[in-house]
Amino acid sequence: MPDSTPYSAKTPRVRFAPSPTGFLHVGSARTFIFNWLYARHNHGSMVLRLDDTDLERNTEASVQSIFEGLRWLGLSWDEEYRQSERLDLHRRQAEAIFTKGLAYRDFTPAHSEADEHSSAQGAWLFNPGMREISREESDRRAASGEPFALRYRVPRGQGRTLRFTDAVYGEQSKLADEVEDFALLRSDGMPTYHLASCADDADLRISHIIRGQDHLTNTFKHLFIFEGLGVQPPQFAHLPLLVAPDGSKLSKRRHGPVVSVTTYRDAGFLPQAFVNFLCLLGWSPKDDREFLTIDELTAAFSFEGVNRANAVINFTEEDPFDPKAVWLNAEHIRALPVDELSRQLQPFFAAAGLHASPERLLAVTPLIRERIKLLRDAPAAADFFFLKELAPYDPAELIPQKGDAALARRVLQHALEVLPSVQFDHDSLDQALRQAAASLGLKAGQAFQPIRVAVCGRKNAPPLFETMAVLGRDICLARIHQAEENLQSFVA
RNA sequence: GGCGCUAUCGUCUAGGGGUUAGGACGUGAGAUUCUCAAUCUUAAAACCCGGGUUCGAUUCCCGGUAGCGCUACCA
Repeated sequence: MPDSTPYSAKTPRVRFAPSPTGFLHVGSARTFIFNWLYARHNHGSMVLRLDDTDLERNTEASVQSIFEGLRWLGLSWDEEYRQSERLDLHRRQAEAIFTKGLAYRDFTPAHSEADEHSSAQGAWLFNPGMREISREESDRRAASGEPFALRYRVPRGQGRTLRFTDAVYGEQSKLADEVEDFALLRSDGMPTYHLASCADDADLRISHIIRGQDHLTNTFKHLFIFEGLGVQPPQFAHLPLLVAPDGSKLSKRRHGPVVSVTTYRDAGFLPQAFVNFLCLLGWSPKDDREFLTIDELTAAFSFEGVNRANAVINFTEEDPFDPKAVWLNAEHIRALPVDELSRQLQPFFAAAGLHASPERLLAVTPLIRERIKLLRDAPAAADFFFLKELAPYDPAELIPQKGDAALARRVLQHALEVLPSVQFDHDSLDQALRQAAASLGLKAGQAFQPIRVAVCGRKNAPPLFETMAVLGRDICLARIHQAEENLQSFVA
């Protein structure tokens, strides 16, 4: 085999090969990420290949959606291909396998869904009579226009065992006699997934195939194809599957948008947090780290860390996001420099219909960054910084726990007296308002609630002094004044 | 049905012939604080079942069970 192992074992070439039949889903994203991490960790290269040989189900919208998802992840690839543009290669390779006598034409009409040959007794291995058709008869029938599928002629009755070593699952073996004569070409001349995938992997000199565990047993067929092609098969690494809480495979149809990458993006996940989360599903750095940056993940990644059991991604009808993903996102939000976070937040305010100037948002960001878990939480947490008029609130909120309306009014009135002459920075406000509380004979907590609600329109808000400093004197005075009036009419 | 893969707290996982079976999320309690968060402390929470090997198995082996995958002219 002179041209086997055409690649250098030193620099891996990996590929991510999605088929564009829907949006990019989280399982695919994780496969992509693991490929990327392996390539980058080993200074290899990464190929993106669209496996679009299923004309019936492929859509351009889906292609765009996959790119959209991948771009958001921010992990780049080095080369890009579409299988639909490589059909000549696939047919040539099928032809080559056929010429070597390793495949045969099967003139049996394609099965309909209703046909159940496998569910009966024993597995289907081939269509009787078709393997043995002579080359002459086969050529004659093909020439006459009779449609056929091209099948691999799996060697039978030789007691042959197929073997490969999976980087994750270890030694794998299977009797050749148990592998069915799988199709290489469909009767419409299109290559099947198995053929197209292997022909391209060989042609693109892929060194490591890293993909979902659902392909583990298909690998034996692929071994035959590589053999038929006369090349050394690549290394294989199968990844455990991501499954729904009930253990079923994640499906676009059954689980809907919760399995789409763009759903995470739109909810305000940081891509690095999303990547971090996905990596922890089925892989572990084995040193108790949970929060890892992309660089740390790259440095730590290896197949030894990959688990073999399927991983449940925890979501419910009410809460589409795994709590750990949300927690990690909050961690990554807090790890982001304030100006960067502020920039990331900007579009979410725009989407919420709030006009947040970059300067103002920059000042507000440190006040909310420990209070949000998703970027989309920000507008609700900080709306009062950007609203001219506070949304109406219940004046009863102004009244502290152990107090009454009269007390709340006294606090507000006192604040109105004091604030005009106070500098609006944290320390000055701190001093002035604590003094005010003391002079009224109140505890800080009691005195601050009316002011907080007056200024923010709600009980739960960022720390009072910073908040007031950012809002500025005019707005604070106006809102406190307004609150005082509200309370007046509330009491009356 | 056949073949293959898998099995540690609710979830993600570490570990491994003798351990108080570790960490994280989530949950409960407490501390701190001007509220909410954040932070800190703390509690509850797991080795699928049966046999074997062994002085000793959760760990190794076999069987069972369960889950998943493949069994298509889908990928």
